Amino acid sequence: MPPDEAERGESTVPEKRRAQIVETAVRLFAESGYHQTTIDDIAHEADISKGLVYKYFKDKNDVLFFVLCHVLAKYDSQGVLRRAAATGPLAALRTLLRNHCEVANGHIREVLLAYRSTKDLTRDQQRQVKVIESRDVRVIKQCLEACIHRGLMQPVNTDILAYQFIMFGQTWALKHWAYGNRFTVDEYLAEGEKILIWSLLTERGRTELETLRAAGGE
Amino acid sequence: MPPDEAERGESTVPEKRRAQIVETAVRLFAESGYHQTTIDDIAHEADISKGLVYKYFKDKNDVLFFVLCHVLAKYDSQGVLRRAAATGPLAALRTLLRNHCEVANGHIREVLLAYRSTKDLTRDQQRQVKVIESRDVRVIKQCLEACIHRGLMQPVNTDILAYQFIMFGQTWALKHWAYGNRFTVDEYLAEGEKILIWSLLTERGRTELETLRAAGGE
Amino acid sequence: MPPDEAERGESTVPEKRRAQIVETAVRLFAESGYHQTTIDDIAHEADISKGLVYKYFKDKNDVLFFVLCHVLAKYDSQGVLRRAAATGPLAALRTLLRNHCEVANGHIREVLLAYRSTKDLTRDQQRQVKVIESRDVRVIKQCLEACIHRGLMQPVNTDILAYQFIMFGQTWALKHWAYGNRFTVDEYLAEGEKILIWSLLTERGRTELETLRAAGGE
Amino acid sequence: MPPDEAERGESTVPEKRRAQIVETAVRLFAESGYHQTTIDDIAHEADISKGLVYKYFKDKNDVLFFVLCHVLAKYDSQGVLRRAAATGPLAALRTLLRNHCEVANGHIREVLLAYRSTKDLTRDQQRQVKVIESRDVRVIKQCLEACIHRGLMQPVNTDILAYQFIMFGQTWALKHWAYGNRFTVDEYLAEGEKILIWSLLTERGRTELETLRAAGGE
DNA sequence: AATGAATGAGAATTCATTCAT
DNA sequence: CATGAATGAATTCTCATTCAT
Repeated sequence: MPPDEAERGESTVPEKRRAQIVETAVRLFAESGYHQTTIDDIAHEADISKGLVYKYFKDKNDVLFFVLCHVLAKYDSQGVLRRAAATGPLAALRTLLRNHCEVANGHIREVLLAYRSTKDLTRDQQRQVKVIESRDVRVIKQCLEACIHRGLMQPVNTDILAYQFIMFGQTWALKHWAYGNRFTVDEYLAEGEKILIWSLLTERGRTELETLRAAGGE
Repeated sequence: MPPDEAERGESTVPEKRRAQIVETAVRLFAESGYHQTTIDDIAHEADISKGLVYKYFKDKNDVLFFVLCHVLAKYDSQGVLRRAAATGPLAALRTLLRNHCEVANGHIREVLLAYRSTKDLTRDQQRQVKVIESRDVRVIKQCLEACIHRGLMQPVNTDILAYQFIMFGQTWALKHWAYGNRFTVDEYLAEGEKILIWSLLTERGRTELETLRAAGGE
Repeated sequence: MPPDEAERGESTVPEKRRAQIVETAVRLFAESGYHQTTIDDIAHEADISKGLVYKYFKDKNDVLFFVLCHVLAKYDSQGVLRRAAATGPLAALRTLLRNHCEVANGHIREVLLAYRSTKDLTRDQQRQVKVIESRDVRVIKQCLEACIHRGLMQPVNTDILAYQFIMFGQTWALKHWAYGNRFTVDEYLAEGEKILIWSLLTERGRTELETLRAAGGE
Repeated sequence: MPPDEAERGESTVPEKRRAQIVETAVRLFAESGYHQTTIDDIAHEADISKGLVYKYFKDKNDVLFFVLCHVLAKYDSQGVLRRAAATGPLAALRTLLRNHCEVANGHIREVLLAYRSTKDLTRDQQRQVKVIESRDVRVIKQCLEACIHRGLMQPVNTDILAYQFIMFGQTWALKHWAYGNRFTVDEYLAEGEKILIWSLLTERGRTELETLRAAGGE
């Protein structure tokens, strides 16, 4: 049961505890890694006792699972998609790419954590995490298909390209040690738009993109 | 002392031992992860005693370091670059992309291992590993710059694009659980050429690419 | 303060709670053992809170003590002795043996529990439990002595034989895994009468036993 | 793989370690019980490290299993049976009863341990332990049947009586707190012979028993 | 009277590392 | 060179017990 954290405001006491523990764990796992962080560390940092962690989570692995769900929940693709109805698929695509870069930029260590630690989940938990990521990909894919269908983008394999969108954001986090000081996220994002959007657009698509940019105040 | 494995033929006995241990460790780490694999496991699988591992490696971490170096050494960018002198930068670029995809495809678990375990290295070892990857990026970057300089490719941030080349191959491994059954590496590679090369080429570049493809027997 | 449960009818609320907890604990301890059963288990099964258990019992050990007392109280030797005045010691002896077998048969797991867990009591509690068992033995011993005194039974060490009576019933429970499917309690009891009573009787005793059996409708 | 400890002389180093650990564990378990004894206690008493225990035993439960096997192996029924061929079943029966009483007397706490701790074994280990005890019962049963067949003993249910033989010895240990100071094992044994052997013999059986006693120097 | 959240001492178990042979 | 027995620090997880509400 992965938490649908968007829904609630941590109203109940148990939920507040869970959140407290997960947030502490996210930080510690991100800083030092899953194996290097002990339950003791988490309890100590969260100012609770070791035993209490086990009241809210089955075991250390369960904590990791919720931590990774928490991290993945940062991407609000569903919201983007909802708004895409109004703005059109090309604008949605830009927003999605920006979204992914911004989330990655704000959670560099968490992205790294996700890459490092998925294998430490149980088979079943891994499956659930993948389901969440797949939802994301599907949203991007739908936008791409809409763009192609409307003649804005040249035909491409949308499965593959959708993952490149995902990866472009995550690459910012994964290769941050190399990028970090050479340019900003905004420059990175602009380049991403060029490579993954602009250069694949048709003439009509490019015209529309110009309009969007003008409207966006760029 | 990172091993420059291209140089030697494992002639000395100690070198053969090292290789034997590293290769076993690569397999076990890739299968089960660094932390899940014990020195016992490695020794047992390599048909030697636990103590002997410590004759050739300072500690378990040291084994991991050599394992990751071994994995990274699979990419033979230097060779590609050498040959690029003859074929031109655009052909080299294609070869590099193919190379990365093929290596990733042949070493999916090893790529995953590298992502999972770099953080387990010491600060200094991490630096060394990054140096190796940086060499790779630089090669790609040089090719890109050559292409742009010769008017084959539109101007782009070569730092960023170079990493996209690297990541495109690694993405095949990282997202293999999703791609795996939907298309082959060759289809994936073709799409990569379209996104990362073709669509960024100038008219002149596209013409040259056609020529290359024709010569390549496609 | 071992409860003399024969006296009261659990009239007061506290007493009802105690009984409720003890009965639940008897079942759980018997099923899974003292150490394997947690206070949580007991509270949960008794539909009360963990904390309440500590209102009625000093600690987990105290629960065990009352549980074992409860189990031992199943043997109503006192009643048998009272009635023995009318029926004579030989009939009482038969009743006692039957009684022990029947109780054991109806409470196999509880008998096993008593054997497993007495050592987990405090020194003092152990003493009290032994006192209860000793009362039982004394009753049998008195019957045996009466029989011998009246010339119904050959002289034997009544201490030793009395314990054989006790053990004969408990053996049914202790070795039930072996006996279980081979014969019924009644067959077992009949054999016990032969070994522990009949074969030790004098001629006069045997004559009287025949009379009792005839009267008993056998 | 229950150890057939009669066979070997603890020649190999590992076997000596196992024996050392088992013997320490027998003592500690017998003194304080299985759950009260920690692996640390065992290691400390055996003058080895905690970790080493796990080199020789899978887990704490495994130690218990070998401990109980060790305890059960004390009864040398097989040997008795072998010698019974020469002495006849009645003499064997007496020896068996004596044997059981003596072993019980020499290992009071171990007998208690067996009763307390069998339930802590895995289902499968329990089965194996029962198999060992069953072998013992079968030996007694065969002697009883031989006695009856030769007209030395009255017909009885040999299954039930055989277990009474077993239990008679164990009762000495189980009820030692009550018997202990009142009479010696020898007195206890003499009474056992009277109840479980003499009183069930035929005239011929009693005559033979007298002969045996005379020969035995009593 | 009743609750159940919180505690923390304690136990089992693992495994990298050492070292005598 | 090679072994593998031995170590013990480190960690996870459990659960009896307390106590504020």
